[in-house]
Amino acid sequence: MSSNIRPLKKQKIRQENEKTILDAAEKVFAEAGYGGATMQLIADVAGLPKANLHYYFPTKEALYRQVVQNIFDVWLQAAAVFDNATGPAEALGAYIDAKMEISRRHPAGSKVWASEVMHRAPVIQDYLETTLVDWTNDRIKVIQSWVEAGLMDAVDPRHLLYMIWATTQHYADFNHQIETLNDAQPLSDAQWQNAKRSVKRIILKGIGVPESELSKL
Amino acid sequence: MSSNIRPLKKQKIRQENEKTILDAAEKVFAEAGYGGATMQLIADVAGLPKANLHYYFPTKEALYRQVVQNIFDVWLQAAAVFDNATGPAEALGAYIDAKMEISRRHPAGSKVWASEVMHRAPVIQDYLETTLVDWTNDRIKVIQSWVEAGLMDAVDPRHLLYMIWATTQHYADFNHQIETLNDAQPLSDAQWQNAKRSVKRIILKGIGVPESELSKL
DNA sequence: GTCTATACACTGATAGAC
DNA sequence: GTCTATCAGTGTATAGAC
Repeated sequence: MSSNIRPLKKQKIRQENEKTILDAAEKVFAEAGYGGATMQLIADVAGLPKANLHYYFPTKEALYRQVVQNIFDVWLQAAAVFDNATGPAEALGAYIDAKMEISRRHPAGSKVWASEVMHRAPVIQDYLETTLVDWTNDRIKVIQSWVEAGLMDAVDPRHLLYMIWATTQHYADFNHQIETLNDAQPLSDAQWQNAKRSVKRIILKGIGVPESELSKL
Repeated sequence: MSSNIRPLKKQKIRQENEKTILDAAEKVFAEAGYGGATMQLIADVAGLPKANLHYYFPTKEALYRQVVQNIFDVWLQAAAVFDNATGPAEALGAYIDAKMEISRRHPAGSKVWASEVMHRAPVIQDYLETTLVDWTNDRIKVIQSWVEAGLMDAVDPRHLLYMIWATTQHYADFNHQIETLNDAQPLSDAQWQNAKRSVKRIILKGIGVPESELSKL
C-alpha cells in the first residue's frame, strides 16, 4: 500500500527541512537576539520562503524553544564526560576539554543559551529547576568526596563549577572580543590548544591537584 | 540677567531626566535585549511619556550607545585598581574584588555589555580595538614582569585575564541561573564573601602565588 | 508540501498644542 | 520642557492558489 510509503518520505522531508530551519534559526538568534531576529532573516539564511517556517513551526516562539532545548541536549552530552573518570584531574580535565570544544564548534548555541539565561530563562526555566539543579547537586557530592579523599583542596564545589562554566563558555560567548584581542583573527589550532591547557592548568592547580597530575595535561 | 539663571536650571532638569532615562534604559536593555526593548517600556519604567525620550535622545540607537558607553566607563574604573599594587596577589586580588563588586551592584550593565559583545559589538567596536586592546597589552606586560620576577608561574597572561573576566562577570550575567541553583534566593552577604574568596583563592593559587600570600585573602 | 499576497498589530519617530 | 495624537514602516502570522 502506498499509504505506507508516502508518510515515510514525507517524514524525511520534514526532518531535513526542520534541521535546515533550526540551524539557520540558531545562527540568527545568536547574532541578533530573540527580539532582533526576524522570521524573514531566518528564512533567508535557511533558503526557504518565510511561510514555510510557519508550516514547520507554528510561531517564532515555538521555533526558539526548539533551538534552546537542542542546546540543552548538547550541554548534557558534555556533562557526561564528567562521570567517566576517577579523580578531579581526569574528570574535570575531560569536562573542561569537552566544554572548550563545544565553545569552539558550537559558539552560536552557547550564545543563545547565554542570552536565554540573561533574560531570566523564560523558556528553559523548568529545565534549570529540575535537570540542572539535580545534575549540579550530584556533581557537588562527587567533588565533596574527592575533597574528603584528600585528592584536592577543600574548595566550595559550587563556585568551582561556576568558574568552569564561566571560563569555558566565555570562549564562545565573547569570541568576538577574543578575536579583536587576537589581531582580528580567529584562534588557530595551536592557540586553542594553548587556551585549553592554560585553563586546565590554572583551575586544577588552583584546587590543589598535585603537580604530578598536572604534568599529564 | 535671568538669561544666566535659566540655562543653569534647564541644564539641571536635563541632567536629571537623562539620568532617569539612562537608568531605565539600562535595565530594560538588560532584561529584553536591544531588539526586545521598546521605547514605550523604557518610558514606562522611567515614568515619562514616550515622546520625552526622543526629546533627550534622538533615536533608540543613540540612547543605547550612551548606555553602553557608560558601562565601559565603569569597566575602566574597576581596571584602575589593578595598578595600585605591587605583586600578583595584591593586584589581581583587588581587581577580582572590584569586578565581583560590580557584578553584584551593577548586573544590568554587565548584561548589556555581554549582549553588545555577543552581537559583535556594533556600537563599541572602536573602543574594543583601541582602549581595550591597549589596556590589555599593558597589563600583559605587567603580568609578564611578575613571571620574570618569580612572583608567579609562567602562565599565559591573556588566558589568565580571560578567566578573570569570564568568572567575575558570570556572577552578573548568569545571576538568574545562580539564583535558581541557590534555592531561588539571591546570594546573601556571606555567600558573596564566600564567592569572592573562592574565586580569588583558586585563581591565585592556580597561577602559583605562594600559600603565605593566599592566607591573607 | 510550497509559495505569493495580505491582514493585523506594534514600534520608532514626529507634529504640534500647551 | 511636556505630552497627546498620529504617521510610516516593519513584523508575525495566515489565507488560499498551486
